[in-house]
Amino acid sequence: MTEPRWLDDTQQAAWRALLALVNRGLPQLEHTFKAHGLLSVHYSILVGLSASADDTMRLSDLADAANVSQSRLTHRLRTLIDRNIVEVTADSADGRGKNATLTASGRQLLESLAPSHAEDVQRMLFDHLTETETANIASGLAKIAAHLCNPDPKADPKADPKADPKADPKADVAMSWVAPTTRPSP
Amino acid sequence: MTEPRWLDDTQQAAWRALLALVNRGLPQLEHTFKAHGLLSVHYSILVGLSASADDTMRLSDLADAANVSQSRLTHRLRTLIDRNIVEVTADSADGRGKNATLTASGRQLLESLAPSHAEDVQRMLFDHLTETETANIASGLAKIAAHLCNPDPKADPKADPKADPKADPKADVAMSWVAPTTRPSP
DNA sequence: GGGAGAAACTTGTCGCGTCAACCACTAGAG
DNA sequence: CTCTAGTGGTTGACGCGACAAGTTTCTCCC
Repeated sequence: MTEPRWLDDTQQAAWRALLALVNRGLPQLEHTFKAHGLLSVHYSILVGLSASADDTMRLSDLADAANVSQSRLTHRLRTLIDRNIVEVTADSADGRGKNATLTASGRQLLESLAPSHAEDVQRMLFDHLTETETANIASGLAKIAAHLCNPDPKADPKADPKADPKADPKADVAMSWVAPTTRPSP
Repeated sequence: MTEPRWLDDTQQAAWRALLALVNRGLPQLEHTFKAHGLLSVHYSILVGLSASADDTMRLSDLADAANVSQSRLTHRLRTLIDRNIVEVTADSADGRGKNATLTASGRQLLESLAPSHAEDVQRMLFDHLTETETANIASGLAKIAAHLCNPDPKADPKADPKADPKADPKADVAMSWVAPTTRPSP
């Protein structure tokens, strides 16, 4: 049993602020979605789909992109399907797979939601930060997120020589959007 | 209807990383607590109490300190009371109020949990950051958290002349810990 | 080509969090 | 003194998320 690695004052400050943000701030964002009978998960799903070239994505990829478990995706998808916001069809190539597609009204809904959501995020986060502060936070959090998205390849790269990081499609997906990328052309 | 304030690339990066952290990282922290049949909320409550001079706190203050609603506090407190981790007694001064106190075994439990939790947080967050990055994130997030804790006093300060920010006890409480402050003396 | 194992998704259960009442008590105005 | 707000806390209902099976299909190796 080695000596505990306590947080120093700066780390504590960061951690406390993060918890405050998560517990007090994020729930407020649900408001915009709840007005339409949706959750932020639903929004993440829509954003995920909309980022794909043809508004279509394999369910497992979608789950990963939206940072949710497959089970959670299935559950939340129910509402979206029932309301004709997304369609799910069997994948012809792989019999176990399914593809989710954004319907026309789904895309319309997303585009109507995006502005308010962007505004919410701006008000809660970025209105209080300078450009430099934003950049610092972005790069710091990105480092952390990177480790959460590609589960630590503990073994050194040599151990698996065919793993070329540039060629791994998962990495791109995991690090892509999850927020209003999807603005109508101006 | 004015032009939407879309996130620029840096803001998007920050926001996406935050979502990844929240949705993938934070749930992992529950592990340590779940092993003892608890949740991170419970831990926040214990830390809150332990930061008070006599391990005692008014319920409403405790809720605020732990970043939870009163109702949620009441619900989660049930377990802690049943297991003799905290005690709740009526406040003699104010008939509606109640005070929560950490029991001896409660404090012991907290101190046994703290090291693993600190380790978890280090591994997930700070091990991937330099000191400067940590400091930047801390100061940035603190600004955001500050606005979440004191609900925007929209009206200018003059409107309420007796409101001296230094004298407001709420501000201190809201900005205080929520993480292992509580290390046994070395 | 047949059988073991993994991948993709679904389903059901259970505990938590939110929300909207609700009760008890206090404070302030008249 | 009493009436009305307002504060502090609790309760129950309901929907969501995590988890642990379960089903189907693919992969791969002998």
